[in-house]
Amino acid sequence: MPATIRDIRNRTGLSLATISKYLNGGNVLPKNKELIEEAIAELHYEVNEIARGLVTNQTKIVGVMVYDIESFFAGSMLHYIGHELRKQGYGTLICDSYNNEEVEEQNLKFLLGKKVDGILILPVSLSGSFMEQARSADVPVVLIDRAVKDMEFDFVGIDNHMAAFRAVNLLIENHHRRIAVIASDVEYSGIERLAGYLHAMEAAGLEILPCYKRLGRHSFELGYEQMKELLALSERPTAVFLGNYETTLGAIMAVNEAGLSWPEDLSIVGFDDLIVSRVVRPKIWMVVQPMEAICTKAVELLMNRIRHKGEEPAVKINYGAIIREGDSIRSLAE
Amino acid sequence: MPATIRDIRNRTGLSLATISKYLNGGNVLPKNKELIEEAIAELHYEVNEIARGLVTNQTKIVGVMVYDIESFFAGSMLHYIGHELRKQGYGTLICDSYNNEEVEEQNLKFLLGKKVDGILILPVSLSGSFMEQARSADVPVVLIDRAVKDMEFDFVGIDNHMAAFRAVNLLIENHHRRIAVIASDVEYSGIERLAGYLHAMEAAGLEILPCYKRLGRHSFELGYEQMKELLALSERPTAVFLGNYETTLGAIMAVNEAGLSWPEDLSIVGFDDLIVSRVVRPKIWMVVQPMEAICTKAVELLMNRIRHKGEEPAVKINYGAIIREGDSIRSLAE
DNA sequence: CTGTTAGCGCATTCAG
DNA sequence: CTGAATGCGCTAACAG
Repeated sequence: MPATIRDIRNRTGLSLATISKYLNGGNVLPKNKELIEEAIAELHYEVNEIARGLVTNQTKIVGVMVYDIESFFAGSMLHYIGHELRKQGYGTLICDSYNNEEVEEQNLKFLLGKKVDGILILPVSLSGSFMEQARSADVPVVLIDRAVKDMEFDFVGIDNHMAAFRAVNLLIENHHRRIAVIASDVEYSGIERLAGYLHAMEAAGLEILPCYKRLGRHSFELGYEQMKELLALSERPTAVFLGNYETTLGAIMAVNEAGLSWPEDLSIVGFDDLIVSRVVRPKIWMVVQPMEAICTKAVELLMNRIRHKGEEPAVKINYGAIIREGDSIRSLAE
Repeated sequence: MPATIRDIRNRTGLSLATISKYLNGGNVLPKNKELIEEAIAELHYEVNEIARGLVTNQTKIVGVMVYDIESFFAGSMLHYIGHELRKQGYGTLICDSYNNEEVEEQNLKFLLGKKVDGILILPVSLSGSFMEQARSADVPVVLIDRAVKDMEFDFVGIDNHMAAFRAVNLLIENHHRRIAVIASDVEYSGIERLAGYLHAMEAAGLEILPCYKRLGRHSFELGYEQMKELLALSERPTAVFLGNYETTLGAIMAVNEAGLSWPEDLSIVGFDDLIVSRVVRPKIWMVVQPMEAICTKAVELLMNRIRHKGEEPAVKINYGAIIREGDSIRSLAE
């Protein structure tokens, strides 16, 4: 039986209001303050946040839904998000969506039931229709990294189209013409990156062989299997653009297994720089997102929404990505 | 303003008790059931778990404290834990301890304040004294992966000493004598693994040069920097045992950078098999933990504790690790 | 600055 | 099977 505010009333003789005020940082006579602190210490009293939440109608918890908690990218993002949220005095209720849209929808219901004050989503679903329920429950939502195509929600991420465009252009500038892509055509940001690739190719007047477009869901396996098939092609591409982190890793594995190496046999540009990329030599050219800035901004947005629940229109914030130099591109110039 | 149980009373004319009973799966007349369901649908009613928790005195949330959410190993564990907990109808409140003991202690306070029904800890601290407050708050705790040295708590993990012992023995059987170790001497399981290394070396009567013992905190950097120094030694070891996942990765990077390769220049055995290990060729011998089994068992234990809050003694469950074959060990036999 | 009084939304007695 | 009443632990008025 944990101690309650009443136990400390009985012990100090003060009223509930005084104690409550102390607990919430109000002014209390020094001697009463001492009394209360003493009682708290002896009784091991801890505020019952549940009860507090019931009356203040806020839980000081924000829910975070992540498409896959095993994803390295997601792990890093969660780190930044949690850190920022804690600074703001909020706890983090994390839900793993297992890359499954049904689970994702259930997760949202779950979080709403838990009366979180706001929700941060790294979505699996392309469609945000299920998020409607958050809106009708008046719980603010901020999307991170991947937007949804059919709903207006606050969003923070990068300009994926532009990032991919620049990355592919880099290859083109190095006189590559047979450029393949392994990317996601399932998630929003994957689709944008794919569009960036297409845009760059078209702008340069380059032909895209159908077999150079390798699409599927963001995953290690995708990169691995598709790269394997690319390498087996009779007309092998001279360069490959890898559309995300897990895919980059999988592709690296396939190249290694084939006994090939970059940039000699193949030029590559990867996406998202996490610590593991550094294991690989030669260094790979990388599209790098400002992950910490994204998370900080997303939390900031959410905090604003929580505090001023106005009907201000949704805002999309896209940072620019950095393309970091490596040694994985061979120039085909004569 | 979300709808409450009262709104649905006003709409159906039924009493709170009836509605409450329906919500909790009790028997209600079919026609009333219909009425209620209709009202729920129209009002978008959702149970307020906060209010429910206040009276039932349980939140259906378990807290999970993890030493570092960016750790790949931890990410996988969280995946399994979350999955299992969800199956049991529990939500997961994840706290990242940033490898910082003070944060860890604050996290515990935070979780206790949130009145979680139980707590799973992947600890950063070697000492469990701060966990005492969970005990006095009567909130069950189960430790995962790393135990603490000064308190009796339920624990689920592997027999680290044995696993390391067997791994090092493998090296010895391949006639290595100059065997180095890079491991943690800060976390409980790291210390056990180190002991396993020492045990194997002593049992074989092998000398351990002080400069072959490379210790620090479980991290990518540790593996990287220490391996670099090992490689720079005039009397370089012929084999290295890597005490955990992040360290293994860091070490791999250092070897690559040095332009060396295994098993020719160096034999290695790593720890913990996550997807990234597969990127690396030749395949590395790996000590593999049954991660899913560990998580499932830990949740099972916690559920039992939550349901029967008896004073049964703490139990430690140690699974055996598997040593998975690779091509990273060269036999030194003539 | 302190005390009194009402609820927050729900589950749970106990009658009927 | 249903309804009325009570309280979970706390905060928010208001009055003193």
